[in-house]
Amino acid sequence: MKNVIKSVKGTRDFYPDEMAKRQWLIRKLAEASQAYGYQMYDGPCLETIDLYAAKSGEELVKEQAFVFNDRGGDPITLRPELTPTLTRMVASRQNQLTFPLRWWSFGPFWRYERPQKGRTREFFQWNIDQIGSDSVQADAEILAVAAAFLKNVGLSPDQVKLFVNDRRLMDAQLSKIGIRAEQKPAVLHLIDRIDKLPEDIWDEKMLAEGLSEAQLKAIRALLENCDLWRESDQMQTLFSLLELLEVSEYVSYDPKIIRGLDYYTGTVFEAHATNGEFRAILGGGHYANLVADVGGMPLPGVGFAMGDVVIMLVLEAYGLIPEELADPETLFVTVFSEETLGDSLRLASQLRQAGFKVIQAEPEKLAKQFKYADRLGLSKALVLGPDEIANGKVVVKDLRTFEQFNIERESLISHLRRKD
RNA sequence: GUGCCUGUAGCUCAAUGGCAGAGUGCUUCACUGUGGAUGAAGAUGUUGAGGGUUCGACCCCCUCCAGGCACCCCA
Repeated sequence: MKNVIKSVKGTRDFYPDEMAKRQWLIRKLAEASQAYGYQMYDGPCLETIDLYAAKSGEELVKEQAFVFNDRGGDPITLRPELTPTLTRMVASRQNQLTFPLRWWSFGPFWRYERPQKGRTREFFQWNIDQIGSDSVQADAEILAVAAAFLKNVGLSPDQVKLFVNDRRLMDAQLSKIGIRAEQKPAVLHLIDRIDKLPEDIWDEKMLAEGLSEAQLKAIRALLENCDLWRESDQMQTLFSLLELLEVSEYVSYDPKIIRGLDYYTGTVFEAHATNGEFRAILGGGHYANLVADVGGMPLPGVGFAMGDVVIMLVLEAYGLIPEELADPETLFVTVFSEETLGDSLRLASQLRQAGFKVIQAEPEKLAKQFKYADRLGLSKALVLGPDEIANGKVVVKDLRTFEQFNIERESLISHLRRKD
């Protein structure tokens, strides 16, 4: 491979095989979204940098966004996430929209990061939000959509789980231990990272935040307590609703779930492979007043985002991505010779007018034609040789079973339709 | 952005300073009205890029690029 111009770092080419997988993924998450009545929307991929100045984690924009000047010299950002766009869209039509809003989206995003497994610079993301409801039921519903998706792609509760926590609960618990308000952000951030850091280093960092040994011990105990949710009315309600929604097998409580983004104010959750092998598959939570930050009236909401990279790695690992190289419904019309090309072209044309997808071969050895069709993963080929043309027939060959038979040309279309 | 590891045929990998190879895949043929198998023949590389050391570099050194692991952050 000489002198092929390289692609941009951290981007991926989607050859037809990969594109078919992406389309499959979109179909699956669309089904989950639509089953709960969510509507699809999208915003622009280019935004002003001001949109992100409002919120969305300082580092995300300052360090990780692609920013460049347009020809007029104004700074433009390739969107690193969708939530600010969503809140702008909601804020600017706040009086016309019917709440609660149930919206979902799928599109490309960019982050200027060091690529590694499960993380690229250009990726696709499923976003889904319910805006305008502050109820626990809304939180439960969003979790149910996530669970429906996981189930829909064939992941079992043994393989993948949604781990849930509540920021209010954690806040109250930290207060109980005597953690001061100004210490909380750093402490919560460390709780979020406890599984990543070695025990002694984690302890060290906690103590560096001004915690006493007793407080450290209390927090460690807190993080072991998988029944902590029982101390929160909201969590209790949430879990009983999840039971009624019949998705509770996909959901577990985990006091270590905090989430990095600071706009979450209530329920927070992440989906992980239970073997701990992959990055978070999806993450989200409840926010109290995002819309107000871009100049609208305060509106609560709950939602999550799922990147395409990690979920595909997980699905690949569990062998859950179907092998659909080509559309097997596409018919393959062979050509016997230069002399009969016209007959083949006419047949293909008739089939297309009847609504079939048809690939037309070129006149070369039949063996090559069949090999080509086989590699494309097609399931049905039609042969039109001199004998068939003379008798008004056509050979239908099943490329999977190697069976073939003659059929009257007039009854071909109805035969092909009947098979479906 | 920080640290470490890796980069050889389309793919998976050999060759540790001395002629760049194997498996698989690919092309052609056996099979001039038929693709899964078998057999035969054949093609394939600026060894990621550029520079340096050396009589000689896939191998050692430097820089860059790309990928991977950890951190950071997060989908």
